[in-house]
Amino acid sequence: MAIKRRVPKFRRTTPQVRREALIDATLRCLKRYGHEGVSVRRISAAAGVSIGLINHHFPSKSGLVAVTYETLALSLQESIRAQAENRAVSPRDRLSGFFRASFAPEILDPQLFNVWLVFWSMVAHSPEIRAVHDRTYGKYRSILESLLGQLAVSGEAPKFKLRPAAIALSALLDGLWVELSLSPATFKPREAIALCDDWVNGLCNGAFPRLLARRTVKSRPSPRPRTHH
Amino acid sequence: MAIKRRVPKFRRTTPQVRREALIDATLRCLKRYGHEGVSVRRISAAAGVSIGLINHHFPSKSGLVAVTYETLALSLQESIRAQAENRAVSPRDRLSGFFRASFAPEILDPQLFNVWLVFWSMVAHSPEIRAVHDRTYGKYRSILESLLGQLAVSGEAPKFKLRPAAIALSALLDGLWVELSLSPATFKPREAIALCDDWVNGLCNGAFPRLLARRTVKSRPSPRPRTHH
DNA sequence: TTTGCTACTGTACGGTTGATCAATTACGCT
DNA sequence: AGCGTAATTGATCAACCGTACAGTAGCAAA
Repeated sequence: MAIKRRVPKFRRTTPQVRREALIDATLRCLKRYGHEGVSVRRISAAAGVSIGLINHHFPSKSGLVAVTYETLALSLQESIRAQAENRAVSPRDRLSGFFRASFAPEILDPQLFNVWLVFWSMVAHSPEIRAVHDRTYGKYRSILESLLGQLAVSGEAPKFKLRPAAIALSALLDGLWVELSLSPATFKPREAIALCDDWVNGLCNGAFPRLLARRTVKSRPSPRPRTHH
Repeated sequence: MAIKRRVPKFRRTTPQVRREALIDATLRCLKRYGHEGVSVRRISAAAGVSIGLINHHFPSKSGLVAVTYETLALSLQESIRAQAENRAVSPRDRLSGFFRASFAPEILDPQLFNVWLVFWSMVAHSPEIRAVHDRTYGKYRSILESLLGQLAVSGEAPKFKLRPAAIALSALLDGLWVELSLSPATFKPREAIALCDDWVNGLCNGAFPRLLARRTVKSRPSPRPRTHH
């Protein structure tokens, strides 16, 4: 005769713990189903809780997504930054490490890209998502500015304007990441890393005069006019 | 006494005309509502036709979206390309024109970006959308390769590998476009154009040795080792 | 004027969605 | 052991989704 012991239908936890679990489930759903994954039913099922619990812990669905966005963005940033400073010493090598980490398989995961697309597509209509985007993207650029700044301090590069340099580099990184995520067969992560390294090498060798100038250089292109015919 | 004349409830047209009207309506819905705009109800309402007509002219909703993607992509490409060759003569100036056209207000329209996000997010799950993406993106890169190729032929730049150069440049363009679309306040289209011009200037001045080499350069970074201390 | 083709309509169907809220119940505390 | 709190449940709601299809009607040809 087995001893009868009441087995509870569910378990209570701290709101904080539950919130984290829901954020985790949201991330898993977004990865697997993309846009279709942003559904209270799917998310609650993935978290193993009932439908109503989401609106008990979060103001709305988009509130949950916003928190998930911020969590994931900061987590990835920290991961890449840490990876970059792992075994590197000189600022130049730190940047290379940053590039390598940016195109590591875990970051290039097409599923992760689809998650990002969901976030981006909500920026236009949800103020809270927009706030998260602005915040995290600002921090991302400031990380790049910091790494680039060390480059100038160490003398590996001439002095240059940090802000536009960081903008260009982050754009290059993002553009390569987008294209690699959309069609991985077009080129290889190695090439993406090389192209980023090339850009920094150019910066170090003073190939971008407009980034060096104290004030804006007079007019547009061709700093070395090749009079030809 | 007014003359009674039967006013038809609807008008027939050629399938081709109707298809174009539906594509146009789809584009308008995607611009206005983003993901929520991909709906047979919204699209048919915008086109002023009944719900059923979409499935009469198109195999499915995603079929309609795929055609819309291809139409819009080719249209924008042609627009930018034409704008670039407008008043330009030298290959270098043609590229600058291309950049200016790429960051013109009509292209930077945040609504247009949201349309693109819808397309991108369907790449992962719809083979037909993926096919359109690969086709149009390939053409985009080949346009860039062509412009860059003329640069080398005219002697404005040393000989370099077209493919990776086009990949880097398109990534830079896309990355800048994405960030400008997401938060237009961060920097100005002028700056984006300048950064693209800078990259091409660097290419012209041989700042990217790996793009010049016949075969891959030995190892990773720093082509001009600055022994400092 | 009538016929015939087919572009077109609109309902119906089975499914989804996010949010609500009264009822339930786990579990710390007395 | 039993009370109180609040975390959790799950049915319910109106609104929306894409597709199918039987029926309507525009319009050119005869």
